[in-house]
Amino acid sequence: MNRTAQLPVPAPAGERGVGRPRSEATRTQILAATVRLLHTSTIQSITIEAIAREAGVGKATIYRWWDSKALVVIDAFMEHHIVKTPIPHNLPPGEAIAVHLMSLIREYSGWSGRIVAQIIAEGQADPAVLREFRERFHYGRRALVREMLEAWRSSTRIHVPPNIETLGELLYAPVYMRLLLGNGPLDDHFAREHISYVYSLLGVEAPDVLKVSERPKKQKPATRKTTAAAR
Amino acid sequence: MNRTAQLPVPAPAGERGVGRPRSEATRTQILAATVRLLHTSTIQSITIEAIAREAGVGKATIYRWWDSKALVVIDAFMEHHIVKTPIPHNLPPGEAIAVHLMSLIREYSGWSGRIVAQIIAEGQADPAVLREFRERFHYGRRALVREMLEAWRSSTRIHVPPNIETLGELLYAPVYMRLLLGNGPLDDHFAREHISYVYSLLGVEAPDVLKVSERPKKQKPATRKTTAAAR
Amino acid sequence: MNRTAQLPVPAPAGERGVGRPRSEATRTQILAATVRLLHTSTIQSITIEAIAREAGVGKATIYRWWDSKALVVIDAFMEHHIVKTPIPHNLPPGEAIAVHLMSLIREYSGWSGRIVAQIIAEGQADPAVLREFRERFHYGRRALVREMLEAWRSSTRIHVPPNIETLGELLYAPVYMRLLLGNGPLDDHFAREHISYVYSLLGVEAPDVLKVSERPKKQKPATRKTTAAAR
Amino acid sequence: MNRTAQLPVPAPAGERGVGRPRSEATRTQILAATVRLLHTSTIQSITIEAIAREAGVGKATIYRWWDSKALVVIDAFMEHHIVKTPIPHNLPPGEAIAVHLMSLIREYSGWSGRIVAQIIAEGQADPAVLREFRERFHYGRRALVREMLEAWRSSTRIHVPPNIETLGELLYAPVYMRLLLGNGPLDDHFAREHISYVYSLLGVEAPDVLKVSERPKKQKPATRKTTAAAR
DNA sequence: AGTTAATCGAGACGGTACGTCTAGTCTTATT
DNA sequence: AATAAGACTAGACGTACCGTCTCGATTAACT
Repeated sequence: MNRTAQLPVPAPAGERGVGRPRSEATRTQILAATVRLLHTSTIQSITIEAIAREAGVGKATIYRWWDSKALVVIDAFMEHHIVKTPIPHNLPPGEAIAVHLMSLIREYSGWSGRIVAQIIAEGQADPAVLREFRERFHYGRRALVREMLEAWRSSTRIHVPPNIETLGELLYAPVYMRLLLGNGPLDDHFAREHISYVYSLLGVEAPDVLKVSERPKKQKPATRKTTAAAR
Repeated sequence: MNRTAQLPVPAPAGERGVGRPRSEATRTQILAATVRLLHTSTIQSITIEAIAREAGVGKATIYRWWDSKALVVIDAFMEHHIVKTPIPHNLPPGEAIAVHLMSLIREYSGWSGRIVAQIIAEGQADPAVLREFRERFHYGRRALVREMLEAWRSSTRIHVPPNIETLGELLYAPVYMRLLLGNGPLDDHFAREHISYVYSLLGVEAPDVLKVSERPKKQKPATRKTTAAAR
Repeated sequence: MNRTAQLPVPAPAGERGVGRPRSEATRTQILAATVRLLHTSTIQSITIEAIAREAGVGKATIYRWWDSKALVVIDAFMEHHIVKTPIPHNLPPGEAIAVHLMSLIREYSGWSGRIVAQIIAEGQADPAVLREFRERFHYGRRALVREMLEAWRSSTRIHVPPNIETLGELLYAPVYMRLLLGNGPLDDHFAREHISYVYSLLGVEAPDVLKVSERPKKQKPATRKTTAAAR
Repeated sequence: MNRTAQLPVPAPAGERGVGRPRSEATRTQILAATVRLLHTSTIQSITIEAIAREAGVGKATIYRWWDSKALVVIDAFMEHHIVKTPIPHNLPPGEAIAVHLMSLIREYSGWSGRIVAQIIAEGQADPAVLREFRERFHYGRRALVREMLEAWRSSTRIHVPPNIETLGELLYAPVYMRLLLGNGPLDDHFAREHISYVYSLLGVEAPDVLKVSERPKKQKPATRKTTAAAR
């Protein structure tokens, strides 16, 4: 039943090449329409009908290729979203992780964050969605982070748990908590405070990223701590 | 417009005693029916109609007193849910926090966890819900935890961040991450590994809770001298 | 059960004078509000709620005194409607009847006609309403017309049916038909044509009313015959 | 907007053959269900929901094809009602008209009369309904009657008005008046009295229909050589 | 070139729930 | 007792989507 056709190849491994092949154009239109709708609506309020209408496509065509609205959204989001949270390879591990965390927080503070949060939300009522999200968004990143952490352990004298994942969660969980619970803003100030605290607990120097230009952007970081709320 | 009437008193809301007063019985029936439905359905799949049907109540009565399904659920959940995550007051702060964390994790690993997760999910598309959730579930607990952390700082030599909340997030965020992302189980093993790692980073001994019987399962509530915490 | 309180006397013949007497002011407000609403809505689209709201009165008060919306309307219409279709007594019977018919047609061509038509419409689903309508609107008029017809028969040589009512129907039915079916307009042209034809069949001269100033009003009577439709 | 699809052909309405064609079965079920309900309820008390339920059909399907409940009823009534008021063609005009009037009165004295009256009632608040009624029920009949009257004028020495419609109204209006106002029964006695009076006014002999067996009750259709008239 | 088989758009269809509205009834305090 | 205010159950309103189902028209690959 699971047929989340994310592959860019039009008609991938259909039983045989019999019959009219799947239309790549149609697939693209659907995903593009979805992304367009995501800019003005929540996933919850988007409907398959609306996507079909916006894409100029029959409803059945969507139902044929995706099991649920959320899975369409995942595909659409992945396809049209250039990943802006790379893990730099030319930096020492401690620096690289800090850079990644910073960019992730910046990413999640905007539109992408809202989408990710809503995908996770949809996942609470549909295990398939949550699984898909983990496989497409999370596990790759997690594996890379794990690698970096291992490298860090080897290169530096840091206090590491028996299961290195535990440290990974310590670094990333607060970000997801703010993303989903809205307890506090996902801003630069949070990023610096969080990262520098964990690094100091680990007994290492604060990474360079935290030292560069203290960007005040549009906010006075001193008083801005508890804006959380509204969203 | 926000009129999530959770008050135990029947009807003080009305300006004066004009007109027929709100029926307390009806309110109770609605919340009870909601809890009943929550045992077999997700919040998303529950409908206002179903609640009204189950409660033997007119739909309009629900719409009159609550702004959304999720707010009914919050009320219902709070009312019919004996809080099982107390923060013990007769223990040293470090121990008390660990006990609380353990019981929270155990709590969230079951039915209550599913409900909380779904409430947060509903909140992703409705700021009012998320706000209500924070105010009713979270802030009380957070304040208590903050107090305990302050007490801990005073009594023990631990490495504490400038903003003590940062430490709070470090302790609690991984729990919410597993609750919502499903990256790993919310079990005893996780609880021990997470807590003992953070405590070791802080430079304090592992708390006693982690040392007791490795397989309590049914959990003997050994530390009973507590006060109802949250809410 | 029938308690269509149309009497102008405040507290009519209540069993005894026990308790608070019926409020005449309230009764008046209700009827006034109803008439006001009748100017912008059909009876069907008016609701008891709307009347209560408009009158600043409790719904129950209306239900206490009237059995149905239509009966309120009948009361309201009778009360606020000065009858403009008198049967002149100083004319010979043939003239008097013609005058009455003319004024009735003119009356029914406007707002009053719409109300009467709608009351009859309500009566199709509620015999009580139709009965009330006949008793309050119709029978009085019919009796008078009968008298006039009898007088006419005595004074003039006209061909009269065994049951004089049969002639009455012949004179009045086409008016009600146009009122209710909308087959043709209820205008002066119709009035003249209809009356003069029946009078000629009866073998009497056309009445004087038909001879006075041929008022063209705003219409060319020659081509206007079949405008009926729209309403 | 007017799309009272009464056509026996399933779906010519659609611009072209795009999309799934309209289901004739569904249309039939809806009309049949409506007729069934009409036997136990007034049009006013019937709801679209009830029709949908009775027909085993989605509400939207009804809304898609009809603009109002009354229009469904008109379609249903026309479709399931074999017209029993033919205008015989093998009789002299005066006789034919009398026969038609008699059968119309008999028809209107029962169930069909109640339905027609209620349709007209619905029409008082909705011009579209009244228009539809006239077009589907009335105009066809009226045209035939007009023809008969013209034929009558040519063949016999009767006193006819300048506009022959005026005579038509004289003959038919009393029937509709009794149907709608309930001033007197719609029975054989009325029929005879009314018709014979008008005929005598016209200076012609009473038609044969009035002379036959005074108590037929079940009515032997002696004059069968007819053609389906109305509609 | 014709056949075959799946895809596509359009949109009808039976359902279900939405959030609103009104019907009548009832409860309270006030007159 | 009658009133206004307004809560209450019940259920219809007309709309929107759901997911499924015909249709006729495409579109390749396989005869």
